[in-house]
Amino acid sequence: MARPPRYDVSRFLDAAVELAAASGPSAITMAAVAKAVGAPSGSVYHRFPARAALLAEVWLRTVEDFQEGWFAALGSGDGDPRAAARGAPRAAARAAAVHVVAWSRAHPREASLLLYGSADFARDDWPEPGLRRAEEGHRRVGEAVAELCAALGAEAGPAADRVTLAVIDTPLTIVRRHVRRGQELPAHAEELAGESALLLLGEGPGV
Amino acid sequence: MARPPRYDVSRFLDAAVELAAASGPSAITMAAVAKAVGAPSGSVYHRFPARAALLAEVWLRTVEDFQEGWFAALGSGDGDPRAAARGAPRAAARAAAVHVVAWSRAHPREASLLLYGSADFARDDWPEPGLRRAEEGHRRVGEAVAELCAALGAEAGPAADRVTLAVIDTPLTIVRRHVRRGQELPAHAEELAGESALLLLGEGPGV
DNA sequence: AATTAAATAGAGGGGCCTCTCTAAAACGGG
DNA sequence: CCCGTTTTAGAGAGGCCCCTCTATTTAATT
Repeated sequence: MARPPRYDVSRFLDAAVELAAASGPSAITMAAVAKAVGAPSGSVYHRFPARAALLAEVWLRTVEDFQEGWFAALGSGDGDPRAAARGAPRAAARAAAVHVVAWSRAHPREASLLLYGSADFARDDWPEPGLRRAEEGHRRVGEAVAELCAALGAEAGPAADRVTLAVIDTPLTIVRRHVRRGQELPAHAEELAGESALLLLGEGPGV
Repeated sequence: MARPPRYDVSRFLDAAVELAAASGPSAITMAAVAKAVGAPSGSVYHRFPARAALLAEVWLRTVEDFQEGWFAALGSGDGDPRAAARGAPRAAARAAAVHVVAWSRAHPREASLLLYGSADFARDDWPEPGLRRAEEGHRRVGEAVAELCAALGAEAGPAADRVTLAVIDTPLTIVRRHVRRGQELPAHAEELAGESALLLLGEGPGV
């Protein structure tokens, strides 16, 4: 009972990713996205009530895709992160760190987005649901880190910020150096991230 | 034999730093800088032929100030980095990593600039001299890392990218997490950076 | 065939931004 | 006191961007 859509939402988002990867988040203008897709600007506003809503969706779609794989990697193959984290927490940490690099290698344009912050995607102007999604993702990551933290050492384990550094921030910064200048990641980047994670977590009694 | 200047170049640069720290590099507009200083836009263009030249100067002044202290820290107090690096390379590496955090704590606004890349400061449009200054700084850092690398282990020392990760990238990413959300650095950030650097360099025979 | 909802299509207003251009002001030297 | 130079001062042209608004098209339903 209605005209079928001609432009899919994801096409606009894909175009936005491309633009941001090439020239930064500020290059995501409604006009540029419309032009890249071949649609009039009105069609973009039909999907997104404002530029901030488009930016929010671009950011959230990317981050959530990244996190999904990260959680899976932390769970080391099977479906339950807790079991794996308990069984071999250091191996799980290593797998998570490696995943950050592997995902970036597989999605170089999306990785380049991730190296910015949500603030660069106009987070201050996001609609409420977007803020909630971001908050939720943040919470789940914090939870996973806390669990890993506990699994690594009941008493004398490393603090949460140290674990975050090992399994997220350092792998990301390994990626940053190369992605920022448009270069491919070197072949041993995954290995460097994994080893660095283990080193940062200390040579403790983990496994 | 000429009218004395009323606005100093550094006042414009300071205003630009403030703007970028608050809202990102794109907030550095000629109009905004002029307004912040209380000058007409013409006066800004009298100092900087184009926006790209202003952005280049903001970036380079910040990076060069950062690097100066970093070289000094790597030299561990005295004037000659090589001697110190030879004498106690691991201590020098630790000092350099700590300096990254300490400098960021002392200059939070400038640190927030450093977390972007030169590309976000319109590097593609920089005038030639700016590009040369950037190149020179990059070269000197690479040299220092190579020296440190050699001092750490004549044969089996860690590779250059590993050393860079330890003494620059990881400290910076510790800073990033907090600066990006406008929070102060926690008290133990320097210690975390220093220890992480040592861990990443391995518990080798350094000292 | 008529109706209706969803979507495309694109012109244009208002605003900000970069940069140019002309005029005036402020100083030191002759 | 006047001249030359540097700098301030500010208006405004041109361009891009965000967003609004009004048609018009399209297809399923009645």
